[in-house]
Amino acid sequence: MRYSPDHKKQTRERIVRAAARHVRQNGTKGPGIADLMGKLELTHGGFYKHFRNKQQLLAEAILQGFDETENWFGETLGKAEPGSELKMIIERYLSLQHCSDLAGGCPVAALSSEIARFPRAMRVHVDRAIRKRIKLISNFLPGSTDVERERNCLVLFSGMAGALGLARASVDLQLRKAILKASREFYIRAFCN
Amino acid sequence: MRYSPDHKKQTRERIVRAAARHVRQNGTKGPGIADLMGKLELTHGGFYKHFRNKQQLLAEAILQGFDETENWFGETLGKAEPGSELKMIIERYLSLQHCSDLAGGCPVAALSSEIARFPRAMRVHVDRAIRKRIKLISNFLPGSTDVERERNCLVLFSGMAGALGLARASVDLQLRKAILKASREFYIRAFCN
DNA sequence: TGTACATCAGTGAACGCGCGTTCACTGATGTAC
DNA sequence: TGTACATCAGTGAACGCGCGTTCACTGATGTAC
Repeated sequence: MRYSPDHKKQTRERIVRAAARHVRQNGTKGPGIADLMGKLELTHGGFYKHFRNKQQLLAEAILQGFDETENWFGETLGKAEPGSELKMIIERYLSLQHCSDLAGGCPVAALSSEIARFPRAMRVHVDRAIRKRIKLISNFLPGSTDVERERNCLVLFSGMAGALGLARASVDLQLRKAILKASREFYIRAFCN
Repeated sequence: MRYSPDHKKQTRERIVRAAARHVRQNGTKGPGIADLMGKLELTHGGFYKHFRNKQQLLAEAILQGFDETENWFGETLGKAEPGSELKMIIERYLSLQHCSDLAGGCPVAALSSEIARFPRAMRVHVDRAIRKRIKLISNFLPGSTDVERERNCLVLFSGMAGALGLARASVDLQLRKAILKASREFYIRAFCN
């Protein structure tokens, strides 16, 4: 059957968005294309009308994840009272809610150890996304030069991703909460004011 | 052919040690049992004389990884001049060498995002290993009570694992070094003296 | 306005490969006599 | 001391399943005439 002119584009975007969630939730190896297309009430065969292969989708899905998280940051920055932007971001990033929301959360926390094993071509895009994030946030960090602020930003984001990752690895809700709370308080003390 | 009395035990240990490296290097999904046994010049069929299934080996391999890292910490603590133990651990954990040595490094950094997707039964063991690490190291952290030192220890280790994870995800050697250096300096300043 | 044809997003059967798992077998050594 | 038998770590062919990928097909709509 034939569809409206931008129907294909819309379907493609639906696939990428769903894949961005699917990948963060399940990792890059688990049940894949058929599962994903099924969730969108499509069949696996049609996948190749949109993407060369799984690899290509993975790359786009991960960048989509970064975009979503960037928007998430942008929103938070916009809503925060001037002066408390960074505190808001730290609290949101290290919230129990973000911790529970693997599928909609930061791709660094959800996939870091897998990204390290990706082919170089994909990691180049990830590098770029990380630098973009640094540019977006580093102005809110303390430091007397750009370089110093960027360094602090690297420390903060890698540290928070690690905390989130460890919290998610833990089965014990008490330990999980302890990790999040301790990190929240620590990074706010270290980087806010 | 029949073997010396403890030959089987030795083979089993060789498999676990090799798997501990293999898993940190390649993740838990990639080329598996046949590959691993091949490296030990054994054939895949024999695997099931030692383990019920792959899952069981994975669990043991990850704990082996924790043990190795614990020893590594113990050694460092032993060799360090009194007062500089924590600094030594931070420098070693965030060294370029550790960053390059995925297979022999800390399993939290190498596998965190995969561990979160493991079955509960395995994560319980990981929790225990993490608590053990906290007990081992937290006395070297600042804080006026045990609870406070343990909190700081959680922050430090999750933060360092995140930094190592992000550094490994990056393709750009400059960025990688920047992440490691910034984090090293930051955590030493924050937690030493 | 009506008819024949082209288009192409999506379908679903089929294929191939890799990997975990099973199983009948091997054969060197230990044990019983 | 020699012979028959039992043991069991390790072998390698085979199986089954899941998943990525391919491909001939469908059928509603757009276009040409």
